[in-house]
Amino acid sequence: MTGDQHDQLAVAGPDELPILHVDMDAFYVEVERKRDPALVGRPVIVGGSGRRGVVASASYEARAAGVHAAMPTARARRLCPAAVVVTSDFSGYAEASEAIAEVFESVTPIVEPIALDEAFLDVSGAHRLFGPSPEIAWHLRSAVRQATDLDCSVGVASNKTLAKLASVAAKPTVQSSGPEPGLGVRVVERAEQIAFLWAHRVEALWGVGPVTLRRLNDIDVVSVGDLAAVPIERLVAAVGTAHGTQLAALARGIDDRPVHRGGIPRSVSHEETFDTDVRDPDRLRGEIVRLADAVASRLRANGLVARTVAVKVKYPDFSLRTRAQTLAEPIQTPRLLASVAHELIARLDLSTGIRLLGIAVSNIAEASAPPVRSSAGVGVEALTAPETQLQLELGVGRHFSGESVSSRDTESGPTGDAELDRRLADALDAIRGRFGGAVISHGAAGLRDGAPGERRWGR
DNA sequence: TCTGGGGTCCTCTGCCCT
DNA sequence: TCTGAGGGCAGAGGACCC
Repeated sequence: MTGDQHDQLAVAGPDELPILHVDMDAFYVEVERKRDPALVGRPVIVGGSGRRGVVASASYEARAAGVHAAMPTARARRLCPAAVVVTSDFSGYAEASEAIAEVFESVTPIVEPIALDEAFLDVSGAHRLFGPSPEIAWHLRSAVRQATDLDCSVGVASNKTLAKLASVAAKPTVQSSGPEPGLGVRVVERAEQIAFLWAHRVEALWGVGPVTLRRLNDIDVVSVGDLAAVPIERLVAAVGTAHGTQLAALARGIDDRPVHRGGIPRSVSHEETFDTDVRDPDRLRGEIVRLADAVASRLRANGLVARTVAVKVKYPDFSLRTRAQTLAEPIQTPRLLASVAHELIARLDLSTGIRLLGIAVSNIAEASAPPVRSSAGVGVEALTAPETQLQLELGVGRHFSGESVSSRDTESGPTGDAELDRRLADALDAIRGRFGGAVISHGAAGLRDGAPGERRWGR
């Protein structure tokens, strides 16, 4: 431990700075480098390699050439011709992420995952075992390194906003000469937090994206210090009530959001951008079935059901349209999901072709939990067993390829088609569990390169 | 030679019900 | 019986995050 690190430990009291933000350094790139050591020291770009792919992560060497996340891969290649482009493999990153999560949970049970490569931790209950927060931060860094051979940066502060900004300050930087190591851990003491906060540009704050930034710049707000000085009425007029009041609080260092442990997701979705715009109705029907299968698989794998189904399309001019429907009964199987999605997509104009198709479900509950009642008072009996879930008011399509729900179908009983549907989904799950996701798919979807919903640019 | 995927949250609008 | 107000919810779109 360096002298600076000891100074930090001496200043921070155990309860002063309960929040840690841990962020892995160039996570996807470093996972790829563990798999292929030949990538070490070379500029690396991880992302979609197809015609419409974008950069998911870039090594610090590639960042020095101007490459950044969300940039089209084709442009990144031009900026950094020496870079090795590796296609994303999210299952591999998820594995590393699980190992990191285990390290976090060995320190505190209050962990809020933000993404595969970052999380907030509330360590207020961990001081007796692990010491003051800065000491916990250094311990986490070395424990993550030991478990995964990967580096992370840790921010330590009194709240989430400050901890997040602190972890950014702790990260390696990119100089013209190449990557420079960062602090590793940055502690923001209470006495310095306002000065630290106000020195940041306003876009560093959570919730300030391109649109909000433009609106803030319009009222001469550039730094967080500027933001703190603006009368709240002016701020609210510029960015709206909820956003304005939240930003005003954040700019004053006020952020009382607790660290939430991960729970049931609010929504589950799967979407895909096609290599070329799709106009063919048959092709679209197949894609709907494939996407529905992907979403349903994830619901079933996590023991969840959902009541609202939405479809999303992106047109060639990048305009987006969504159509959604909330059902009286929660659903979980691919055939039901595809049926509803087919009905929704029929309400959209597809004559110009589309570049993206997505299916999302929300209103999610555990399969064993009593479902939410609709505003119309349509009651749903509590679902307590998989068999009970089959008692769906909504009927099922006649064909596995996803024919629309009809009134005649609605009259079908709790067994019959629904039972077949469940058994079919169970069988698919079992086969995929044993042989992998790519071995079987629905007839209308056809066999593709990967499992349902698996990214087609996967390894 | 364009612009991914998987999420969350907020706002606005329209509808239904009281 | 009609009408308006207001609450709650669904649906659609948008902004933002990593």
